[in-house]
Amino acid sequence: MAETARRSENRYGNRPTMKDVAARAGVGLKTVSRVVNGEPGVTPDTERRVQEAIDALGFRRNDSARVLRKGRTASIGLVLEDLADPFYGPLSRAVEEVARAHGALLINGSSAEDPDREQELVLALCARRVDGLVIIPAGDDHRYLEPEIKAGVATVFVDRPAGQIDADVVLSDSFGGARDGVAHLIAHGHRRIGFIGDMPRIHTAAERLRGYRAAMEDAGIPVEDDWMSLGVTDPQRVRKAAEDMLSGPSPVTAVFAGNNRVTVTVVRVIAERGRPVALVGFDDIELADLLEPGVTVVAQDAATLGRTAAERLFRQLEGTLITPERIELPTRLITRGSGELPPAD
Amino acid sequence: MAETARRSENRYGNRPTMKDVAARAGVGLKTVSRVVNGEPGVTPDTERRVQEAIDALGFRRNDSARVLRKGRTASIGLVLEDLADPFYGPLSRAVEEVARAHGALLINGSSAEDPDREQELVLALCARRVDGLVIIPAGDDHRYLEPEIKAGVATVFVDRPAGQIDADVVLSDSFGGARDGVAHLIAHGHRRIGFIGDMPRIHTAAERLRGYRAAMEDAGIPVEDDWMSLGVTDPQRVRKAAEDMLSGPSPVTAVFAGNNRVTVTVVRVIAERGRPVALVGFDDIELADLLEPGVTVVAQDAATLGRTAAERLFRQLEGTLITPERIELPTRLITRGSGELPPAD
DNA sequence: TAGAGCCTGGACAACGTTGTCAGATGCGGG
DNA sequence: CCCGCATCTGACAACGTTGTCCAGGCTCTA
Repeated sequence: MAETARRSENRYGNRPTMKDVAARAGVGLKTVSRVVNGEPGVTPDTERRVQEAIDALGFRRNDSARVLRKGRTASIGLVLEDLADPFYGPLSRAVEEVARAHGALLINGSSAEDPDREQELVLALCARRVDGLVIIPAGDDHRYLEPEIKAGVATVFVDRPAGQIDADVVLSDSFGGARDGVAHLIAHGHRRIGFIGDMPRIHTAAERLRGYRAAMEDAGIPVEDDWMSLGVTDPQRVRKAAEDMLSGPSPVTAVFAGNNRVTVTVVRVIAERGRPVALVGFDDIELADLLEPGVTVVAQDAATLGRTAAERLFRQLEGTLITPERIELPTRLITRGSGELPPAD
Repeated sequence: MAETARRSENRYGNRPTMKDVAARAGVGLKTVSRVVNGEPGVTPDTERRVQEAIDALGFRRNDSARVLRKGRTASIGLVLEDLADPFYGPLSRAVEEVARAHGALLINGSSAEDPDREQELVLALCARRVDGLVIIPAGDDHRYLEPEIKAGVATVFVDRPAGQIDADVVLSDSFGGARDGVAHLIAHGHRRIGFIGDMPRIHTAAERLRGYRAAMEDAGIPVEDDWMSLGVTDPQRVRKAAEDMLSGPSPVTAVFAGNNRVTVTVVRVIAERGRPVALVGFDDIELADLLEPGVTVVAQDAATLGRTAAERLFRQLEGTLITPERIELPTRLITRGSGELPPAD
């Protein structure tokens, strides 16, 4: 009776422990441990008795205690910007698949593009002693991670490089992709080309802007300030930026959109105006092929990005990797119509 | 020297513990614990000394040990079908936000619509002693969860009810939504209406089929077998099903698509054929408004679904909830053109 | 100035598991 | 018949933290 009372006061409801199983099976604690972990050295008869006790009590090993003893948690953390963004779904899923293949679980969190929140999340994950971290950084100073990395937390950055520290990073060729996309517009006769992108403090945004400038320079086209809109991200402001660009004193005849969200809004704005405007977007978007005209994009492969990063993470954990590396994945120009429209001058 | 060697052999690299901090600060172990947890009863001077030692050593509390002692992990598990599906991104994000507001982290895993994998995942999460579980079930027998729930793991099912056990569930009104969507087509003059949906063993699929049948029956329209395609999910087979329906001996003039993936494929098929076909889809899809015609959908709010479930989970954890409940969220018909097309007879 | 009461700090056990090591048992061979 | 060896089993410490409890020093009052 007293025993029952004690048990029901347990913090885990009243979960049986190995000790309980051992008592019921009439064996020692360690024997239960051996059965649970499939270790050798237990007679079939003993094993059966233990197994029966386990089933009867509904015992489930407490991995928290196990972690404390073994030091590895078999879990990795993924910090990204926003799980609701269609770009991160496939990436996250790819990381999860790799983790699963290595018997690890995935803890993930969204930074909401806030450096403080990123740090808070990362440190919370470190306190949980995740074995490794895949980070899509929001901030640009990751020195706070140095003690963690030194302590053995495997770390891979994705989509954007780490700031102020030397770490593995897997990213898309934003510069090359943007340059090719803009060059594609130039090849179709455009000279007045607009660029709408995110804040240049975000690495990918800066690289894509650089790609835009490079393509323009290669073609000997001087870029006018009105053609560029940087740091706008919410639909309303993107909309305004696009409208301004398309109706200013020297309106652009084509737009290069710096990411999927911008692309969607620009498509809307163009659709509302009668005149066709050429458009190339960075990142593929669903149903892009069904619009009229189809949306030409510079596609990056989110799943491959995630998979590559996760695989590298586990190679770090195996200890086969020493020096941080920068892996750049190529982008792919998918022509669907909007990028091949001639200037509507 | 020997000390250094011992430390560097630690499983966590060589992470300092509270003991190390205490030694360095020249105080007792418990005092460090007090400082780390902001507990009262430490003089400012002592606190400063401890804080310095913490910073100098780069100490970070080991939450695994903390969990073992306290019994609560401050983490919840989310098991869904596929994180890469655009429907689950916002749902997952919403759950994460609620978790964050309660100071908890989110571990999530994809079942890939495989009941065994779902169970494996759920039990792995239970072994980690997550405080609660949000589950989008793949299987239809969840008796394996009974001991866990009894042991105090809060559990909420989302999108589909639990099988064989009585548990909280938050879902969209699939039946009503589908019925309204089909009635909408009927109101626009259609009588030969096709239905393409997932396997009826999936609760939502069955409910939507039931809604379809109800609307047809309400209108006194007998349903022909050729008009229904059940259990197809991959694009190729959906495509074939749609084509058959549209070109059989008694071709349908309108299609009701049972979920977002089906809708996308059907939109493609319709776009490829010259003749317009009316379409209403379950689940909203991005850019649906920009297609020609816009795609009329029965929208459900994934974020609200996730938020509601997570809030209920935490109320369970607070102990204010006793009886499992079924919460049904309304759907919303969004007319954009495709559902208002007249029959093309 | 002694005693009561408060505040700070530390020793110790406990959480549930695994690694180490030694004891018990059984079996075969000398 | 006993010894040695192999096999199976269990006692115990340790992982890093937190809760309990007590000691010592201080202040305040009578």
